[in-house]
Amino acid sequence: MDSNLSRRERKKRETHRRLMGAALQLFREHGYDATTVEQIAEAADVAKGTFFNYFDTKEAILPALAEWRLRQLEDVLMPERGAPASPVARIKMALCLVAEDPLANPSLAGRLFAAIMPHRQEQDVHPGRALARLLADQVHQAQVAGEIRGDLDPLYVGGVIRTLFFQQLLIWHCGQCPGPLPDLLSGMVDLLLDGIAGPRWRQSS
Amino acid sequence: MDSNLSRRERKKRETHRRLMGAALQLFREHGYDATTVEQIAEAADVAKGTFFNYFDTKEAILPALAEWRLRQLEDVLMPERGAPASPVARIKMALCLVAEDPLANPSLAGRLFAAIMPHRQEQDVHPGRALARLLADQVHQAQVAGEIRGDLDPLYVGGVIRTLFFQQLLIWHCGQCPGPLPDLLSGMVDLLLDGIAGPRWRQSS
DNA sequence: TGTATAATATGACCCTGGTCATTTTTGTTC
DNA sequence: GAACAAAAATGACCAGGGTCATATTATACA
Repeated sequence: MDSNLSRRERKKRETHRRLMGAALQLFREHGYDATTVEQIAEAADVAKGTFFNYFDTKEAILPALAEWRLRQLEDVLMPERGAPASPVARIKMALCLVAEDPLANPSLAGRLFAAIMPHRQEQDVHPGRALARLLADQVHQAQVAGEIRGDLDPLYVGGVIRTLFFQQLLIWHCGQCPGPLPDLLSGMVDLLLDGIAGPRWRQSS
Repeated sequence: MDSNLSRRERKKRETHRRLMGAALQLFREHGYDATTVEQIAEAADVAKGTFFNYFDTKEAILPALAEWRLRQLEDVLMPERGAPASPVARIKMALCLVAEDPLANPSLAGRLFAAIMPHRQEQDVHPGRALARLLADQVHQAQVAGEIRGDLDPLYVGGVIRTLFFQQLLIWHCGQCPGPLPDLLSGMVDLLLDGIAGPRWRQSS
């Protein structure tokens, strides 16, 4: 598959991959802040400037890493692969799996979240929407199955779930939050499903 | 009120206020990134090092600014002051008002959000939960009024609303999102109230 | 193979956030 | 008010993110 690419393209992808691998390892080992761009570049055997030919900023490597890790998740979510038949259950499963990834550790998750959020005017389709899209896909399937209202934009709902996922993850990690993380995440999804309306709201609306 | 404070305390508060004022003005004028700590210190007529006697980091001034601005909002939310009688309507109103604040502009909102989110282990009660607490207060009133389920922790729900508020704000600001922002925010609250469950989920759960 | 052109790599350099030893100010005690 | 202690201000300094002019490498074409 790579053979019909030019040598240039092959080298480029190779360097890209080496940078990501080096970054992931160093982040895991020393955390985000304690890892310098120079160290990443060094470990990938390129000069510091080269790093910035591949990523606009130090933070920009995080969404790329996230997308990389997420691709492996996609086929685990197939019902044929043993995933639950219920789309909502699959959503919960996906969140639990993501939460277990080394990228979801306290030091990185916050940075990743910040990097994913559209700080500034994003021109084109920005990366880091990988999780939102993966979730949107499951949301769509849940809509077909009737587990989620059909009148909502799947990508919108996917974005909401992703955002709340990060919030819960961060709260659980460094706030003091009772119980295991999977329960917290599952409860969050249930809350979103059932809504927060009380009796007087439901009857009036 | 200040007269029974020592001169030291008075000067300290005065400097604190000057730093915040200078920062707000410069951020408004040039944006967050284009404003340096030295400029803020200069405008507040202190040395750069002094800034860091008052705020741990450049970002740390944002939650302080937010809290400052938010205090004015609190009494506008009193029903006696003309605010809606329905707590849920007051929540929506609060979000719209916050969205209009200069701090909620695209350049700052993202940074503020990132600063508010617990990146790392926060030891004590961290600042920047001001909005979550304000919302939690309204949520509690909504629970008393029966508009929101009584079995939920108000602070939890307040945190959820705050997080989704920022998400919507950022999406609307720099994504392309149809319609006026107040409608988007109101719709977001309604979604949270009604839940996203479809017919098959409701009957099965 | 030689040459021109575009893509990529490089590291010296700059800027700014953040630190810290030192100085200045304030409060206290005699 | 002199002497001392505690608090606060200061700016030289450092580290690391990010830039850019230049050097190197790959491709195209004769």
